[in-house]
Amino acid sequence: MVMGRPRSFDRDKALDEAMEVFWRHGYDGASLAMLTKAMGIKAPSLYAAFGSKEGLLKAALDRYALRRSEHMRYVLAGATARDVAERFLSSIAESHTDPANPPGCLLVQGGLACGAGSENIPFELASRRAESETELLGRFIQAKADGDLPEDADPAALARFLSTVASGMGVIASSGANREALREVARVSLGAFARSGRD
Amino acid sequence: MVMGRPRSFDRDKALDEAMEVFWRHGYDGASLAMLTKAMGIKAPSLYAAFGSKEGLLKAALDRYALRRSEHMRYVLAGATARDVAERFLSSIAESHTDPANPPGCLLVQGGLACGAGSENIPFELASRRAESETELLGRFIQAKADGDLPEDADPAALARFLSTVASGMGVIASSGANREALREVARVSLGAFARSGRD
DNA sequence: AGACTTATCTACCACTCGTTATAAAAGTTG
DNA sequence: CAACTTTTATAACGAGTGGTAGATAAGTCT
Repeated sequence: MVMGRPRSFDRDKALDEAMEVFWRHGYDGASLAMLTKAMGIKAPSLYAAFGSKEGLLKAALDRYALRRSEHMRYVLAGATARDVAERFLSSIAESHTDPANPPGCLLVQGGLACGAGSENIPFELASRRAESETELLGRFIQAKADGDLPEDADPAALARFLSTVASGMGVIASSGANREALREVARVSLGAFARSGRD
Repeated sequence: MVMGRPRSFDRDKALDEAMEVFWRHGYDGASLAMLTKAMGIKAPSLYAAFGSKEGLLKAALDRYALRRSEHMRYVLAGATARDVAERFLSSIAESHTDPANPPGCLLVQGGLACGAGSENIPFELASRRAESETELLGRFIQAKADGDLPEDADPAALARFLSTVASGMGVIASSGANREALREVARVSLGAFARSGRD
């Protein structure tokens, strides 16, 4: 057991609150005042636990990745490539409009562009977005080996397409598109997917 | 002719520089210091000409819309709905990776989420994004009347799909996707588009 | 109990933010 | 030229930024 005064706040609970602030306001837009208020702690506690504002974001992103990994496990378990794509887009339509969270995707809302001193934040977010695309790619390569995708299909292009649509859904969700609208986008996107290897 | 001391800078030239700063750093990330330096003017001149930082952004957005309107005129002149979609996505693949500009789309990079005091910026950008979707919608309704789209096609869903893919392309372009990658996304998306009315 | 270790609080740091008052400069008009 | 109008540059405003000393509180260890 560790010595010293025990921390008086729940680290994960505090991270959830921080996550929501970053999600709603972006990295630059999320001030320390907002963050500490939402987390219910004072600045020195925050810095002791997470090192810096950027460290806090990364911790929140780790936690976000934890949530997403459950979704992705379900998605990748789809029987066919088409099934995987459908699960992927559907789960995004739901999660990006889940009233329990701010609309859209933290990895998009967090900050595509940042100010001086936060230049690496967009890179950080981009590399996290790339993770699920890589998972899809692996699954589609497998699907092709299974004969589940046609010979001339391009797994990388398909994975990138789905990842791009997912980011786009994040954008429109954050500007107010509702769940049904996202489902419609998913449906149209799947049409594109089915034809993928045939022209 | 107007009286008084004439302004010593070119308004449009200055707006182009401001546009680039907003594009690269987002609204919150673009500081007055960055903006005035890039524009080659001092703060009071900026405020005299544009009223506020937000006013400057809107003027830059107007100028951005001017550029885009030329593209959209070409896009909407496509002979068929499919042709329009192809022109739309192709022109975006090119413009979002034009080395003369920051990568991606100003309307996406500008700020999906903002801090306290800039809450209306995301709305402003969203409403500008909605404009081209509305133009596509009008064109697809026409296409349906022309018998160019099947009876059961949903023009609104198609327009939203294209608009969503465009936003997604903005996201991936801003994180380093190159022109060829965007073209591939456009190609796969068109496959989905062609099937749109058939399931 | 007392030594030790870590967390928390108050208060503050230097700095940057967007914005503006003031006055000098540069033109046009009579 | 002098009166007038507008833009320019200097310099500063109050508020807020991310981050941190220093002291105190709250635990565990011997």
